Amino acid sequence: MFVDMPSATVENYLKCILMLSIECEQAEVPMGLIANSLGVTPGTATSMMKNLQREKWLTYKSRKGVILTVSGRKLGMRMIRRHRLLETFLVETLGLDWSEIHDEAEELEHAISEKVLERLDVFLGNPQHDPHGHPIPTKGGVIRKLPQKTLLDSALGKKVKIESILDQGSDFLKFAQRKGLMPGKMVKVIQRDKMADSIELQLEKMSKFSLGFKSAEKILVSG
Amino acid sequence: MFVDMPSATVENYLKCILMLSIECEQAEVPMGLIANSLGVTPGTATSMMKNLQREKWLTYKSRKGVILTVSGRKLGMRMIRRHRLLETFLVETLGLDWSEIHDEAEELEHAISEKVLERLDVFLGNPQHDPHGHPIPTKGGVIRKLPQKTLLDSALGKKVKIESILDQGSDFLKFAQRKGLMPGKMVKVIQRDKMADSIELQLEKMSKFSLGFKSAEKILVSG
DNA sequence: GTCATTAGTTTGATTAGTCAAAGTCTGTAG
DNA sequence: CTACAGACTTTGACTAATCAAACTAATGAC
Repeated sequence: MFVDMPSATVENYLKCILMLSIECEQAEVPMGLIANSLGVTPGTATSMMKNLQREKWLTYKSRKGVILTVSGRKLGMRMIRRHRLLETFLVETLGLDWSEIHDEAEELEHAISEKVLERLDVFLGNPQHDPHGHPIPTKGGVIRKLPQKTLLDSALGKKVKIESILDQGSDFLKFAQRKGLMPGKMVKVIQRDKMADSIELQLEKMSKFSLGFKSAEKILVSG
Repeated sequence: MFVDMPSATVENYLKCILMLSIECEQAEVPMGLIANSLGVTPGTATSMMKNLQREKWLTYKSRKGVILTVSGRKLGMRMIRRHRLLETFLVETLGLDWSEIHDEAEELEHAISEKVLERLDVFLGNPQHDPHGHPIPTKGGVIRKLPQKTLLDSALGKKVKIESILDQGSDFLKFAQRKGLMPGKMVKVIQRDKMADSIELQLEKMSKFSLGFKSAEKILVSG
């Protein structure tokens, strides 16, 4: 029945490669990024790529990088779906804190079956995005594209809607939550100071505060 | 922070040993039972016991068997708690079938953190037993004892309450569910035929049916 | 064009968990 | 008391995933 389920490790590599390939918008994902983002040595990444190629999850060109096959992309997408649905469940249903769900979901996503996941999806009312505003791929593997505009590019004085927070780290998320920088909220850039490397913000009914350029780039907005 | 989390394998061995030791009511659990119930070869079990002893989960006496230490018992109990809470969640919240939840929970129990588990417990309203009627250990590791009486020992004509179904296999569970043999239901033994190796049952508002001795022993009752 | 820097690859070793098969106890039947 | 069956242990081998460290290719500075 259950012939040859991919290991949690394989699932992690494929999810990671898929996310990197979406992020960089380049055909080939280089070793360095993969090793770095999974926290393994470059040698480990290289040898793993050969295994993944042998099992038809991707194609690997030495010193160039890897490209997912159709089945690799499918599995990677399935992992993103699992991760984001689980994050949504942890926040919506169990009331966990916005900043502490990533690692929990990271574990659970390898243990949950398709059957349970689809039940969960129904239970949650087919959510379109996770608590951080990241789009949840459909069962068929289709994912909505995020807007490319960040708080950094937002016109001065224009009210825009926060769509998504790109940082996964719990420190930044805690900060963002405290300041009210959450998907759905409206925000206005009051000032932008290139020398000081910072912008000043105004959220509805909240006091102004400022944000460094680096942080501002992590907030995707629309409108 | 997360020094030395026990692996899923370790968790499985300890849960299994604890369940066997509760079942057999003997101090030492022999290798054979362990190997058999985990589906590994005897050699694997033996070598694993040495590792588990080295890490202070149990004490191992060659050709005698093993006894859990306090921490081994604690972890085993924690795994039973996780398993049964997850089973409850899968049935109560997601509406999965009674017979298909065991394997799902078997995977999830290694991935769920204590924090999420306790949230789940609250969400479910601190259930005292899982859908099969098995008691759920408390957070502190205390477990209610099941009654020892089975349908086989039940006096003829006396109405008794079903407490628990001992078989984990999905085939028997499907059958039991179809016949209405579920925890909480009242049932009466009408006849017992030693030669035919079977008993005849009457459930409330349902037609009579008969059950072999072996199956009757899997149904725990009280009252 | 040469050479240093950086990125990527190879190699050899390690750990956890497993099996098959050979070897060793141990208790019971005669 | 002996021998044999069954339970248990040992041994040697294998796989997946990893690292450290030595090596090699590509890129860019001059």
